[in-house]
Amino acid sequence: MNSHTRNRYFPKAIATPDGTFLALYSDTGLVSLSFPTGRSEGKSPADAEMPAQIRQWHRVTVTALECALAGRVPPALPPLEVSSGTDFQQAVWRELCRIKIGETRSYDEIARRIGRPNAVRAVGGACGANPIPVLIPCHRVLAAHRKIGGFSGGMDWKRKLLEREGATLR
DNA sequence: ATTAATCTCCTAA
DNA sequence: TTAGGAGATTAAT
Repeated sequence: MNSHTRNRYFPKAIATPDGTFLALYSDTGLVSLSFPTGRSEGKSPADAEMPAQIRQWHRVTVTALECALAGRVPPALPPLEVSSGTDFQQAVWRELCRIKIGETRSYDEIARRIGRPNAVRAVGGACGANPIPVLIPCHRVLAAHRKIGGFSGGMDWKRKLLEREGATLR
């Protein structure tokens, strides 16, 4: 990044069969992805006003999201700009990215894998703070004994995503 | 420095 | 099945 990087953010809507998501980019990558809000969000600037780099990342994101929503492995991901998170949160998010499609893990298990076996409650908090849901698969984390657990994006989404990936609950 | 709020988990009733 | 507390982390007061 050069010296006169004026943090500029570019929102881009992504229409899917499940509704319109909203991606937000900075000059370093994808910053956040929001679930459909229901309201009209025609806040995407014209392509001509966006840097070519970001337009390219966006194409990758669109494909990745479509694949993820279909329960398939995305061919590629855009750069995930997660520097807004604390070290702890980033450690959790990195761990989430290692869970493969169809697999699930418990909050307790994530806690141990990042070397904080007692930070179980905090792992839940970090999952809820995940700025890029779906692509960073926070929905693959279940409560103990494979109970569904919670989801700030709405439990219907969590169930839907897990179902499409062929994960088993109880 | 304190408090309140989390996508938890285990125990006991 | 429900009630309550321990516990780590974070944002807000």
